[in-house]
Amino acid sequence: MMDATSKLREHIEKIVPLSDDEFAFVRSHFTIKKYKKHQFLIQEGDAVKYAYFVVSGLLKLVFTDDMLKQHIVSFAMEDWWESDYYAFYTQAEATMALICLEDTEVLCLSFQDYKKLCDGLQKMERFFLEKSNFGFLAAQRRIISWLTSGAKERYEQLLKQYPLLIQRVPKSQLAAYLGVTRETLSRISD
Amino acid sequence: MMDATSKLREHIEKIVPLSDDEFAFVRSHFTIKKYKKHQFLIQEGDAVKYAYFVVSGLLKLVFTDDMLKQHIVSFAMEDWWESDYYAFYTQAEATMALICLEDTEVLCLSFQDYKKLCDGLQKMERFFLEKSNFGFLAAQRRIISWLTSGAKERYEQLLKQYPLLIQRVPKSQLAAYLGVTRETLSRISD
DNA sequence: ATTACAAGGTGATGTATATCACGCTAATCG
DNA sequence: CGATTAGCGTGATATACATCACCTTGTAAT
Repeated sequence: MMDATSKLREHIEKIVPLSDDEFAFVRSHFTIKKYKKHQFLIQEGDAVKYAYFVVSGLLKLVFTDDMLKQHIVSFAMEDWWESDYYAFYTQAEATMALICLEDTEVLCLSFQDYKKLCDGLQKMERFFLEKSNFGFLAAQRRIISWLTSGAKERYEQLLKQYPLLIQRVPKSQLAAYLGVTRETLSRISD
Repeated sequence: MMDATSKLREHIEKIVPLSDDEFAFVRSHFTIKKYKKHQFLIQEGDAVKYAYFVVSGLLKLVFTDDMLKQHIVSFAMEDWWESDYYAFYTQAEATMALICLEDTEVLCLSFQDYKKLCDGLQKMERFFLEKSNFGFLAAQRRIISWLTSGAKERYEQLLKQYPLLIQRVPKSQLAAYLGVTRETLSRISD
């Protein structure tokens, strides 16, 4: 198993190569934390102090509607970044919760350190730009999937796109991500 | 009416201030084009040469499914950026069409010039990072709207968020954006 | 002026998905 | 260990939305 620091470096260097000094600078902006299954990294109403890089484990980003129904906005597994980004960027209160589906180890980046990183090392701004572009494209793909497909096809597309994720997430949680009830998912996933 | 160059400068300076020299450098990477209602800026299967900044007019980004049904992935009006971004970033063939809903004037930025702009002027990389972050958040809001709401509520949220857009777009086109039929939209929009 | 088409509305009916109710099994925890 | 809960499946019924067919009105083109 690779340590958290090496994972982060390898992850970043998929996009921008870094010298040892540069990476030491990057590394100094992160703190490491460990959480157990069912723990909250962010609760609705909290200030959102960090964006998280997932070293190991699995998270869900949850939006709870006025009827108290929980919807999964996204999952985040190893090598993914996650937060309530609106609240993170604007330093507002969280409207979503970030919760462990498994024991999870994360590297935490505060908004101040995020800005320092972008200002101090142009490569990191490039890195975050690429990540943001990719996140946008993924969200747009999901919207197109919704526009064009019914529940069964959306489930099959999810299977195809994230086969590893599906094996680790209970079907009830996949249903909450797909926007159908667990009963419907049960009936269509044969 | 403001000219295209001033519009672009004002738009960028909402995020990063520029000196006259800096803006001249930025400006030199764009070309201007005008299109009539119903014209295509991008056709499915084309190479995607440009990302577009809309100076005036209104565009729709259209995905056509295998049953030839047309779905509107997004609209773009004054001060919005639009393209088939996946194809733009990867220099692949377009999977979507970009079409005028009104006579439209755009500033065109090629992928090469996009990279030159980011490399040559760090402020512009910052600008695109902010735009990309904002685009991601908007897409995520739309996903949450879909997870939590039925057609009527989604329509009302759209009305509330983009009141100006709604007045300029035929309801059949709004329906294709909301992911319902024009008949259903007609029945719920009383 | 006439035609043709775009935009919108509405009734009748079909289909996908939600809801409610219940049972089964296997993991988790005191 | 026994008790409790999470995860999953399934029938009966309700609801939201799609589909098909048709009509009206305004507007652009000839």
